[in-house]
Amino acid sequence: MENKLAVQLLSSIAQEARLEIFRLLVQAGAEGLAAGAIGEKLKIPASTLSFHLKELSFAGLISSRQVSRFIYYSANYEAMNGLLAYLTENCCAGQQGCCSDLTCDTTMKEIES
Amino acid sequence: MENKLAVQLLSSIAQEARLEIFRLLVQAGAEGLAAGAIGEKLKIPASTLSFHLKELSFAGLISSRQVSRFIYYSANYEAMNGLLAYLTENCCAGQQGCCSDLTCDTTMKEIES
DNA sequence: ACATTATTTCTATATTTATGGAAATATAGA
DNA sequence: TCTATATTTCCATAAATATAGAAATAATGT
Repeated sequence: MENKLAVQLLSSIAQEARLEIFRLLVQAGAEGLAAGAIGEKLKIPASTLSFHLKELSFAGLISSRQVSRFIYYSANYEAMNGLLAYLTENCCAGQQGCCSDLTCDTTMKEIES
Repeated sequence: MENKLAVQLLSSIAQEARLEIFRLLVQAGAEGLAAGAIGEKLKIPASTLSFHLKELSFAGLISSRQVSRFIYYSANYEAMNGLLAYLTENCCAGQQGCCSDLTCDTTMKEIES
């Protein structure tokens, strides 16, 4: 992953409202949530929400699809994967005690169980 | 990890200059690098660099220690670990195909080899 | 075609963040 | 103490980002 793309992805979740939106969409799974439902749940005015959704979409972290009058947004796991991979490789690389300790121990336990 | 702390950590690296600084410090290892060396390598004016270093320090991603006239900065792996763990748990949680696929496959190969 | 509902775009404004020169501070050697 | 070097703080300014009401657009059912 390119440096600039990483910054774009990071910027898009480096904001409280957007991080919450993304977390909510991760929880919601593949089906996603309609914009209105997100706004209601997180108490964000429609236009502000729209701004943040556009931001996340532009970065590629979420996708949208229209279902009748609603627009459903859902999390893009691949994008987050890419970001995690970038951070693991570029911001920990070669440093044992960084990713190996925590990230992988955790995920390995999940796999084993 | 708290939501707000995650945003703070993310914000601190969601900026091209700061992400480069952090990557450089990760490469530099435990010894770290003096402010001047960082500025020279990345072509960042002293005052601007100082601003970014303060930002990273405040978030807890880097630490500094004085060595004679120089101030050496070094990466805080634990903080990055914490962030990766947060993202893995909160932004992928339960979604197979997210962290398990990429992050852990990668780190597992590193461990096996 | 019209009314209703969902969402976005437009617009203005407020707030935060970034940049870098100049001056101030700190450390150390002569 | 004087000088040189490293770094930070101060300051003004520029640029980017966030907020939300009002108007516009889009989709649906009647």
